[in-house]
Amino acid sequence: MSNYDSLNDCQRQAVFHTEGPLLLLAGAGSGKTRVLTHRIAYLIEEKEVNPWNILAITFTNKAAGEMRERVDQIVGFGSDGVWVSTFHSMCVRILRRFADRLGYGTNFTIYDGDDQKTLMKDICKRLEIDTKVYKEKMFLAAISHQKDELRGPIEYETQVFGDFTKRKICDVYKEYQATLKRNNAMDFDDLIVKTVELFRTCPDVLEYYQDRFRYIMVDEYQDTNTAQFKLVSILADKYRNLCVVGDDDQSIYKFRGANIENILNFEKDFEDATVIKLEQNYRSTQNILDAANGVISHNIGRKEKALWTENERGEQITVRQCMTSFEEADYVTADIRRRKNKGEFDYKDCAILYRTNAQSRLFEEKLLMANIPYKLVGGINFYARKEIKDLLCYLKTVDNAKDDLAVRRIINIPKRGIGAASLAKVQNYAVDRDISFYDALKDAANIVSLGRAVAKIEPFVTFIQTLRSQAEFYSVHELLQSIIDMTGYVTELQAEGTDEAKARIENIDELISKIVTYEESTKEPSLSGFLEEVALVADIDDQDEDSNHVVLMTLHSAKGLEFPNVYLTGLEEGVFPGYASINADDPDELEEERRLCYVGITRAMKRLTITCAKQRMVRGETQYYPISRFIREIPIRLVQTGREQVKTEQPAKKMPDVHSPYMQAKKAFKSKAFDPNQFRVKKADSLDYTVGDQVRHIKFGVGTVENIIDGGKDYEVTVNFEKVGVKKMFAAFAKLKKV
DNA sequence: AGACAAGGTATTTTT
DNA sequence: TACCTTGTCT
Repeated sequence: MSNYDSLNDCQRQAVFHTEGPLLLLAGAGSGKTRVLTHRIAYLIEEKEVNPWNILAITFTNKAAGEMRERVDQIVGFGSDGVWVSTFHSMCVRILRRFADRLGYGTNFTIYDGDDQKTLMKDICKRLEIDTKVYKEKMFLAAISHQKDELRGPIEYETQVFGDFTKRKICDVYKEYQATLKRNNAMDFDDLIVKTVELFRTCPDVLEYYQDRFRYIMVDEYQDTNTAQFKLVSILADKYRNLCVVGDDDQSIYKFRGANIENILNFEKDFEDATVIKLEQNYRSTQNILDAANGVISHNIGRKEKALWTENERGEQITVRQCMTSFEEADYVTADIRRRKNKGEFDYKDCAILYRTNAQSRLFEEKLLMANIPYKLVGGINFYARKEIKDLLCYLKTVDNAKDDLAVRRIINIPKRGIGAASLAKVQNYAVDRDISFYDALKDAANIVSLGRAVAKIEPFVTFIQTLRSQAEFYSVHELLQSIIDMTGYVTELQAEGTDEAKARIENIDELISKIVTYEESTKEPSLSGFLEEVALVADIDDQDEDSNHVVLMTLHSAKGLEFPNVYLTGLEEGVFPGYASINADDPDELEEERRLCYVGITRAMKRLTITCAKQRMVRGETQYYPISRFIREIPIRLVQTGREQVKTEQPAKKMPDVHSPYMQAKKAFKSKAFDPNQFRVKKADSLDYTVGDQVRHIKFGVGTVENIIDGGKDYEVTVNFEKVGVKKMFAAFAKLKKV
């Protein structure tokens, strides 16, 4: 039995409002997941709604898992009837049943980003498109955008007119879609698009699901795109019991087609919608909340909200500017260790957040050296690793040989001496006869042009056929073991003996245990079932709650989580906000970065540390970055800069020169921190060189000054170096000497 | 056909 | 810096 008294007024109102459309505007940390779970409990316990009739949609598997757990906890018996699912897995479930209505096999495969890229490369070759001019990525992005808006190739064609590039995209789109269908495959976007298509073309199917899902809830509504919005509104059209929860300030997936307008559209599409705002924050201290509000208030296009809390004011926010990114990592590592030793925080209370995945490496290194356990979330997807994909493609091939991509991936793994030339011949044969690649392989003996290569292909086909017959009486993990044994995959890695090879073997072991777990936890385990589950999983969701480790992740993956002690790192103009968003024509790109910053700040419960570095290695080059504008947007009274130099692992190599630009900047930083005007490296009164002069740079050598811009805080000097070409740099940092 | 070297290019963010 | 593509040599 759940206790509704523990909810505040607004929350309770939201829980009790079960009939008709409801828009819940829930600020960060306002307990929205609690509301959703209590709402589900209320529907079942008080309204006697059959759990079977309830659908809760979240965005990530992580969120779905968490919600599932909490629903189970609060509802107890009978809760497993409730569908708690991501958009994508919900669609897969529906399509597995009805995809045949759209001309697909119900055993279709799902293509991930890598598969899409491979496919696109193929198509560009087929259509004789020069990928130097038109990048595969560009086509994929364009197609994905169209799908987000529910426009198929036919609909897109009407928009082409005379535009040459659009014409090309359209041709590629058509071919891409046709190939997917031929391969009996769908990409991630298709899962949504095809489900909508299914509902639009098959009223009986639609009605079935409308009747089934009489109560629908959508979490993270601000991240839905048009297609997802359409999907939900069609489903809810009959009973109109749709509850969406979102926060426009936390919309951070515009780049993926998320449409903030959906929040506004909701009130348009459902005119009778009730709107409830949740504004009390239960997560963070007053200081952290004030900082977050300070930053987000700089966004223009937002709904005004007043997030408040009854929590104590808490500690000030630490802001730390380091000289280099290495020092930044040292600082964070040392700080974590210090607080752990003091007993203030456990490792698992700490999270290090950053803008891009590439930034994780430094922290990993330092944590490793300091012997602090950590866990990296995201990054290279477990299932995207080469060794895992190889083996999965074997399983896929055994399961459904219509997936050409999988077959082609493994045909030469291990090396079977089948080269590109032979593959092309098989491919042609397959296209001519309109059969799958694998079927063409089976027919190899009849492909005259192949010649001797036939002898190499035939054993492969026999091998796969053998596996197929095994699949009937082997369990999935036995089948995989058989593949590993027969291909000598692991043996080959063992022979290699490198650390990397060992790590790969460990990953393979991990895969085997995952399969075993799957088989133990599923009623009717099957090869297809396992592959399906795997296709939609982003990263290993081993949330070993008991193990105690620091968490490293991007700001994006941090959404929806909370940590007592958060480190927000790399707050530099050019890193966060990223270079691209600063230079974008669309000012909303910067606003999205700011929302991302807001998300980051509001992850913190008790302590927040913000760090940045003056000097950072990016793509192997040292770059100089000014402090992020987001730091300046935090009211100064909330901030402490931490005067004490934290001891780092390596002793300083040399006494810093007090007159160096760094020391000057440091002085400026410490004395009058957070007056925006003081956030500057000390600008030289004048430069001893001008445009046209020859200057020498410590690393780049000699070059000619092309331009000097007085940027207010420093001179931005453009120099054309003889060896490395044109570089822009700040005078105070670059230490240019006239020659 | 496969191994290896050289050169070019890329960085947001994720289901 | 690190990966991936391309070209060359065996």
